[in-house]
This record gives sequence, structure tokens and C-alpha cells, in this order.
Amino acid sequence: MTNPNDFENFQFKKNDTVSLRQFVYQEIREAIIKGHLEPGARLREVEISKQMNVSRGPIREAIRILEQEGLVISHPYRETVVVDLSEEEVIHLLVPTRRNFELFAAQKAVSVLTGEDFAYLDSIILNMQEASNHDDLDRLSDLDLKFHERIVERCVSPAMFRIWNSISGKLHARFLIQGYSHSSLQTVVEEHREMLQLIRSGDKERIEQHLKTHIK
Amino acid sequence: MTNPNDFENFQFKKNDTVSLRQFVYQEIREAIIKGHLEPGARLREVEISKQMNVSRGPIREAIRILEQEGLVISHPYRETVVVDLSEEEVIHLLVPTRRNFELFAAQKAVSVLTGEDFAYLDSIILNMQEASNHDDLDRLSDLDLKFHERIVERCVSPAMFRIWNSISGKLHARFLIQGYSHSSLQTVVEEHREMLQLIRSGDKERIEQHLKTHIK
DNA sequence: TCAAAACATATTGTTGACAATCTACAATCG
DNA sequence: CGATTGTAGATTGTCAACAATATGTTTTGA
Repeated sequence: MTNPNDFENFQFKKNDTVSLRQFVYQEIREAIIKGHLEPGARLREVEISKQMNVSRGPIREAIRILEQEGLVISHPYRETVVVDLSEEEVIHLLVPTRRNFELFAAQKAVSVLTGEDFAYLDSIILNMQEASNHDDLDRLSDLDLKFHERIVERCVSPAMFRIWNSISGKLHARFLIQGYSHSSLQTVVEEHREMLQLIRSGDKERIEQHLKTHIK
Repeated sequence: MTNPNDFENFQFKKNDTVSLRQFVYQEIREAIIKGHLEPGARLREVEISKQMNVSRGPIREAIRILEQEGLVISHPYRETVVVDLSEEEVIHLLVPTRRNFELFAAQKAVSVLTGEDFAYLDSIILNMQEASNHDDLDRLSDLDLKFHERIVERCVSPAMFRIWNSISGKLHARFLIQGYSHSSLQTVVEEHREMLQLIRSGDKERIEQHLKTHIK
């Protein structure tokens, strides 16, 4: 910083402060998805209000989002609790639906992903490899989510992204609680590596095939 | 009502008064789905507040639900508008996803629907026939929605029902604006009649076939 | 004793006032 | 002029007080 010209390039940090309801929503959602709030756990507005030092307004708005997202259910004038999903619905509804989205997104990805996107996805795969080496299931699961999140977010409208998010969130919560049934973590890493390779190659046919065989 | 015994059977109407946010949510949603609010239309909280004579609190909560549902999009401190969906997403995402749900629901329906449900569905089909005879597209479309709504609601968890609702709502809005592309309204009625018949018969194989051929 | 009514408490639902932010436009300064 | 800075109005975000409702407990009365 001795050269005065360096000041030309100086930039202030972008203000990432979001609305309180966004903050509250993210906090509660993460707690549910990471299993800190288990199915059946009760959410009390005033309790959250005190803990987060936020009035009930934003908290109620966040709860409405979570409810529509299907992570939480409210009983009027009584209580709101974290939902529990049936095995059957997870397998026969959530999984196929999620695959629809990822198939659609992966095919679009061929023409919409930029170099920046690929760099990001590459770095995720590197991290996945490391997580796999350390048998770090939590981290691998988190990276898996981020990988698909990036692709879907870039290839789909905000409205559709919300739906994908609500589906993948529920699946994520489920698998973290139950534990992966994968034969090996290494397989997960490999599958993602192949997927990304296929998108780069632009072969939409093989993308479809790949997604249909690796049902997870 | 001359016979005193008739009073034995008297029942007061169930209090359907729901929360204000529910009311506001339903009103806005219907306006969007029925095309009274077109894509791009702006939703102003104070304006709605005055029109409905409700404070902004419940209105904001309703908007959060609609946003998560994907019917509306909010730009912080700026505005919230009715969303517009791309043709591509409707065809390649919404339609297949909706079919997933209805396939799952129809198969479960075989073992969960009661006589009361069938009576309700029968009556819908009767009304559909009438709407078809009168070329009443709006009404037919409405009945179509109610038909599937009943089946899905009975066969799926509340959390999943919300997702189905958000998908079918968007499709409904879309088709009402664009107009049906069906060759004939009568076909729609017939397809629903057959579907119901198949559920009654309990033949899950043919249910799957039927849904896969009638893609609409 | 026991069923029904009254009450107490906890919690969610609603409201109106105030704060923060965005946009567009006017004022300022080179 | 042209670009930047200030200002005004509209709109959304947040808050704290109050209202309504559900549930469990106590009281009442036959």
C-alpha cells in the first residue's frame, strides 16, 4: 500500500445486511436442515424473539415462509412444529421430483453456465474429495447441496428455484438424520465429477442417462 | 320445519372464519390464478390494506406465502409483483412435476379414498359435464383443479400438498390466460371419468398408463 | 362425586406508529 | 452542460402494545 495508485483500486465491502425476516428464516431453516431442531420440535415466537433479539413481526413472516416451504406446520392459535415426512413420500415423491428439476437444470446448464460457474463447481468437487477422504459426512452433504443449488439457481427462474429449494431442503434434513445409505462417500464424489464433465461436454443425451442411473 | 323433531337435526354453520392472513392470501391467490392480476402487476401493501380493511401485518404474511409459493416476487424495499413463467419451464418442469404428484396420489387413492370422496368426485364430474355442454371454460378449469385437489389432499401430507398446490396454481393461471389447447372440452370430462373409474377398480398399473398417455 | 361453567395462563393473531430504504427529481459545483 | 450531492415522496421493514383463542385448572352446584 505504499504506491498511491493502490487507492484507485480500493473498494468498500458490499453491504450484505439482509432483512431481519431473511436472517430469521435462514437461521431456523438451517437449524432444521442440520438436524438441530428435530421433527416435532416446537417453535415459540416469543422465545425465538428473545433469543434473536428481534420483534415477532419478522419472525412470523419467516415462519410463514417455512410453512409454505413445508418444513414447519402451524396450528392456528396453538403452536407451530417442525414437520415429519413419511418414508414413502420421500422415496416416491421428493426424490423423483428433485430429479426432474436437476435433469431440467443440467440440460440447460450446457448453454448457460459460465467459466465462473465451472470454477466454483470445480472447487466444490475438490472440497468434496477432501471431505470424502476425511469421512466428513456433514461437510460432504453440505457440498452436495451447494453443487446442485448453484446449477439449479442459474438455470431456473427464481420462482422455480424456491420450489427446488423446498424439496432439496427436506431431503437434506432427512438424509442427515438417517445417515447416507451410500455404499461409499467416494462414489458420491465421482458421480458429481462425471456430471460436471458431461455438462462441459454438452452431451444432453448422456446427461439424462447419467441422472437416470444414479438415482441415489 | 313444522315438526319439532326437525330441530334435533339442526346445526349451526361451522365457523369458517379463518385468520385474516388466510383470507388475504386466498383473495390475492385467486385474483392471480383467475387472471385478474396479470404477470407484472404490482402489489402495494397499503393499497391492499385499505381495500380489504386489514392492517399490513397479515397482508405481509400472506405475501410471504405467495412469494414462497412462487406466484409473486418481492424486491426488498422496492416492490412486489406477480411473476411470469417461461413457456419452457411450464412445459418441462411444472407439467412433469405435477404429473409425479398426481401419479403418486392416484395410486394411493386406491386404498385411501372413502365413499364420501367418491361421491364428491362423482358430483364434480357431473358438473364438468354440464360445464362442457355450456362451453364454460372457466368453470371446467375450476372443476378440474378441484378434482385433483381433493385426491392429492387426501393422499399426501400437508407439507407435500402445499407443494402440489403451488405447482397446480401456477399451471392453472397459465392455462386460463393462454386458453386451453384441448381439442375438445368433452375429452377433458371423459379423461377424468376414466381416471376415477380406474381408481375405483384399483388397477394401479392402468392408472400409471392412463396418466402417462394423457399428458395434457 | 361429577359434570359444567368460570377462570388463569400461555400463545398466536392484529394493529397502528415509527424507522429504513429506494426512486426520481431538484440543487449545487466544477 | 455534466456529474455529483441533497431532498421529497412513496413504499417496505420493524416494533411494541393490545386482542383473540386454546388449554388446563379451579370453582360451582346438583
